[in-house]
Amino acid sequence: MNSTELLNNKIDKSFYLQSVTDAARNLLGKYLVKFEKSEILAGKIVETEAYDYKFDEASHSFKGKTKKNEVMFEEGGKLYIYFTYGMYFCANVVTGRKDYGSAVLIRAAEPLQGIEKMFKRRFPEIIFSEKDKTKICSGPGKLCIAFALDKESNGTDLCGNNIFISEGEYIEPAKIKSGKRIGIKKSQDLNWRYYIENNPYISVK
DNA sequence: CCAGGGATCCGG
DNA sequence: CGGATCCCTGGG
Repeated sequence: MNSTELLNNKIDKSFYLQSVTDAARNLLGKYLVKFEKSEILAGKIVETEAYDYKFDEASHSFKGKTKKNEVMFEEGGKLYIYFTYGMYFCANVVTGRKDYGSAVLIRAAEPLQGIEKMFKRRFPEIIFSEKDKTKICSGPGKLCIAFALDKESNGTDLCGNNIFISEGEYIEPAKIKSGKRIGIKKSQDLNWRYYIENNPYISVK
C-alpha cells in the first residue's frame, strides 16, 4: 500500500467507540501507520490488550483521572502513550465515550513499511537482515522504539493524518486467541490479551 | 532469573 | 518527604 491507499483506508471515529474488548480484538490485522518527514512507517497489528475502567484494577484509569492518564479519559480515537520502567514507552488506542477511560495497548506488530528505518532504531549497530524482522516490534516497548513513539505523541488524534490506523487484513475469528495479559499483577482473571494464533511477530510465543 | 531506570502515587 | 510500584527489555 502506498501513502494514498493507507490514508484512504484510515479507520474512522466510530471504530473507537466500540467496547474496549471488541476494539482490542478488531484491531488485529489492521495497520498502524506513521508518516514521518521522509519516511512512512507501517506495521500490521498482531497482538493487543484491553484495559477497561470499572472492574479492571490493572488499568491506569482505575483510580480515576490524573495528569498522567488524562488522555485515556478523552473520547475514543486518541493515542495514549506512557513512560514506564524508567526507559520505555507504551502506546495505547483510547476507546469509548468521553470520560470513560478505556484503552487498547498495542503489544506487537509485523513491520510492513519503513522496515529498515525501524530496525535501525532498535539495533543501531547491526545491519538489517530479513531473519530479524520478527524482533523489531515484538513487544510494546520495542514497537514504540521502532515507530519513535514517545511523550511527544501522547494525545495524538488518530483521526488525523500523522499517526493513524488503516484497514488492513481480515483475520479469521478462529485464528484470534485470547489469554491473560502480560506483566500485570492485578485483575489476572481477565483474558484480555488478544493475538493472532501462530503469528511469528507476537511478543510471547 | 534479575537489574536498570525515572515518573508517579500514596502513606506518614 | 521516602518507598513502592510499574501494561518492559536484554542479558545471564
